[in-house]
Amino acid sequence: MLELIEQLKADILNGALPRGCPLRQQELSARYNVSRIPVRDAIAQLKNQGWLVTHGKAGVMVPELNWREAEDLYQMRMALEVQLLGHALPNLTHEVLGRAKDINLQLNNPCLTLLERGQLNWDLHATLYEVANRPTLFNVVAILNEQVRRYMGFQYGPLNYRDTSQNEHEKLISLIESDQKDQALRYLKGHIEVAGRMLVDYLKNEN
Amino acid sequence: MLELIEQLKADILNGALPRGCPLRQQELSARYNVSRIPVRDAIAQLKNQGWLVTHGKAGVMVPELNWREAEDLYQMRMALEVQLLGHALPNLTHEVLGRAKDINLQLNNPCLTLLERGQLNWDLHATLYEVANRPTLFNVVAILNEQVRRYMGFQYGPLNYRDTSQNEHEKLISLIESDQKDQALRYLKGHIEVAGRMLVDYLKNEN
DNA sequence: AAATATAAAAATGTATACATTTTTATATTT
DNA sequence: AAATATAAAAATGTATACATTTTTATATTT
Repeated sequence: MLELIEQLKADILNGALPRGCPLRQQELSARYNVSRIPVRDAIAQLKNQGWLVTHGKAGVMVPELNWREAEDLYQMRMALEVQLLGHALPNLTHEVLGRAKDINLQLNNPCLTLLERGQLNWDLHATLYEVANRPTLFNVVAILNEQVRRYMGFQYGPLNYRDTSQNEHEKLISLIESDQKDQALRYLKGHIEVAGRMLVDYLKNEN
Repeated sequence: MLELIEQLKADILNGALPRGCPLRQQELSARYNVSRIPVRDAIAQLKNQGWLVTHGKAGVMVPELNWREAEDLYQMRMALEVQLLGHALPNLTHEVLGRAKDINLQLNNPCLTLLERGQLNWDLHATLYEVANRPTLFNVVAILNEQVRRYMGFQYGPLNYRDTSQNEHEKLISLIESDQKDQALRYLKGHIEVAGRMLVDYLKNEN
């Protein structure tokens, strides 16, 4: 079932399942060659995580992109990821920071698809957050980052966020390495805030 | 299925489904007189919202209470509810504040069960937050408050939180009424922070 | 006797069949 | 012709049956 969820997310991201039109359990069950039971399970999961919303009294649909949601997601990320990094800071060994740097190097590769880039971005953040040992907080942050991926087609396209993001990661890691805790937290906050505002402004002007 | 979820939550809260021991789909299906399909649906939902965790490679269980989780939940509430009330403030008419006051009066009733009290507490907060018109943020906050209910048996028992909470609501509402926005936000933050710290301290000393 | 391997039992995951609800198309009324 | 009521079609929700995985108990090996 986990693969089915990933498949559905991928098809939502690549537009195979367009926004705003109802999805039928039978269609999906035919499309992915499984019965309706695992389809229902996957739909329930994706509804919980904001990837699908109810459509009328029966059925679900992929929700439209919406600047209010984007703003909420980024404001939540801002507040919660700062908390999470705060918990992580005392446990961030050079080994962990090294892993983060390795991931950041991979972001150099210009051939990455948008999704791969988004995945690496989260991998990097998650590497830092994992050592916080705060599963409840981590889990919420992880779901928020997953949801943000729905907006990445915009963020990484017209906004040309590609270049800056990598340098910001370097800066953040170096602040942590030199034990400038408050500055690292404030920098992370700014990093998310800027990305969020760029996205929200773009979405507002679209419609 | 919604009733089944509520029934499961109720039985988790009243101890009929004890913490730490595995729940079998068949047992639950017999207990609630439904087939395993709706049981599975409900389990999936409750796992997503932190009411159940996986137990080994098969099965689920009610997680133990845990001060780290409690701290995470309250810290998240603190950050997110302040944001949410901030969005709500411009739309808080006297009518809405009146509804909040009516709910606060009901909290006077000393015959309320712990669960009823917790429900009214959330109803009051939700009344204020609803007018923020921020469904994404509201939804996360709602789930956090639901999760916090698992800890309420402690919070409202030994901690004797009962008396103060109602006065704090009055104070908060009056700050909003007199348009002291920043003070209202800071007061809400403190309201949640204090409740959280009392609970976390209590849980730490238990074990 | 402890550790491993095997077999039986019991659990979960999924397909199919049916019941119920919702939607859509048609007919009826005003 | 627009609004409502009715009937047919199509959807979702759930029960049962079966396949697969996991767990437990037993047997085997060292």
